[in-house]
Amino acid sequence: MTSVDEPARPNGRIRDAARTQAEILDVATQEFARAGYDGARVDEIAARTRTTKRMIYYYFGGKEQLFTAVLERAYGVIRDTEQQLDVEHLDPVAAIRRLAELTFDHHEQHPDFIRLVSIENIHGAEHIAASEKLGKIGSPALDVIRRILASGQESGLFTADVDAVDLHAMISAFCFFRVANRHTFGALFGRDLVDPAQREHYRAMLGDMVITYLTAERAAQ
Amino acid sequence: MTSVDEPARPNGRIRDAARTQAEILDVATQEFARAGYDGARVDEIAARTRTTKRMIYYYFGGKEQLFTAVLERAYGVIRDTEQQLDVEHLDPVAAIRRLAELTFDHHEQHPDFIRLVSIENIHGAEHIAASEKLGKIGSPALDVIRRILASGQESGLFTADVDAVDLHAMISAFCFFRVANRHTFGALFGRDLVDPAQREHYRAMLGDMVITYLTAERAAQ
DNA sequence: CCTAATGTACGAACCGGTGAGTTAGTCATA
DNA sequence: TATGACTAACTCACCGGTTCGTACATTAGG
Repeated sequence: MTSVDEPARPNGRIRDAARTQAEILDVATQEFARAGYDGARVDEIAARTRTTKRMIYYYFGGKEQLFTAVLERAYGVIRDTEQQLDVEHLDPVAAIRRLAELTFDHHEQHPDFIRLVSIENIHGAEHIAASEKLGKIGSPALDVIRRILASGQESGLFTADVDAVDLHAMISAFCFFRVANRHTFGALFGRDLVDPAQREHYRAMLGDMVITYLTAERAAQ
Repeated sequence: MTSVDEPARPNGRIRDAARTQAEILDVATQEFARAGYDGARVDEIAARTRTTKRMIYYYFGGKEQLFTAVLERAYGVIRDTEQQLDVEHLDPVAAIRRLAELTFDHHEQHPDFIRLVSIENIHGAEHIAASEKLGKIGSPALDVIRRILASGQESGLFTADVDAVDLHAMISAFCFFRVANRHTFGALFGRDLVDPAQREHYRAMLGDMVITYLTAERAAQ
């Protein structure tokens, strides 16, 4: 019979640098998201991988660099997802609503990423600042917003003076808050913002909010 | 000449339990907001007060309870501020806008509080759950919203199906995100959401967003 | 004189990090 | 294809500083 404690080796290799590093990053992502930067334990990350703490230092250098690597990969996933956005065949109103909905979905599907961003903000975004990759990662979603907005403004559908970065902030704020602050909000107001039964309600609310803001005639300034 | 290292004793008392506790809470608020729960150091808090670590344990019991006490006081300040809200003499549209602006101002003026809330969410709001005070603290602002909303809906100014808690979430999301995520947002998009020169712009944006959402005629559902 | 308030000193576990040695995989060469 | 040299990948054992928490002594003040 086959030994029970012999670990599975999916690709047949006992030594596999890429797989070991990926496994460390997976577990580290969970651990940092669970407990925050200082609350996370390097020993705990090591214990939950098939490798040892020594390897974490071998590949990443230290806890700080490991967290940076976790952030880099998490932001990379976001960018890759955003690059597959396909909304520009829609009319501007439908395109913006769809983009908001996809942003909404993405936040809901990646609570660990939201937590990492919260944690990084607690630390003043110092790891992003220290990362070469993250400095020039860009935002495909922002480019999409920029183009839709220009098109909608040109055709007179949208209010003229709305900025793409501001609109992105508005959409992100709603999506982010709903996930990031669900615990305190739930405890204080007795309402779970991530209750599946309320999902469609909040998704529609976001779309309505953005579209009414974009299409309203604003008082002359 | 007077000894330089003799600390000032403003009220003449050397032993003053209330002042000692308040001083511990002040410093602990800064330290927890600076570094997060696990990043905060009890020794550091003690060093920055005129008392010793022993007194922190004497009065609060431990680090966990100290953080809970910090949260309780911070939320208490919010509630007291909200209780002084005076917007209901305005017409519903102006009242909601004014309320949103005051929420905006309050978030901007209390970044430490925002950080504490972020930290508490990282930890699943477990300290709020453990606190008797915080369970029943209520929210005067929410009561105000509820009344203005009802009045505006009755007079047909506001869309009928908007809920007070949802509106409060919408306003808070914008205000919270702007302060809480300013570091990552700034690093990634090169825009400081808390730049004083942009303050009026974002304040107006929030008001416009809320009012256009509330007064739009929504498509029949 | 009694007790709440405070100071001192220290313990014990924890935790990030490392020194030193070992093995698996690869590749050049005969 | 057999072999031996070489390096990346990995294991094991350990260290030293840090950090929460506390036992015990002391003092201010009513």
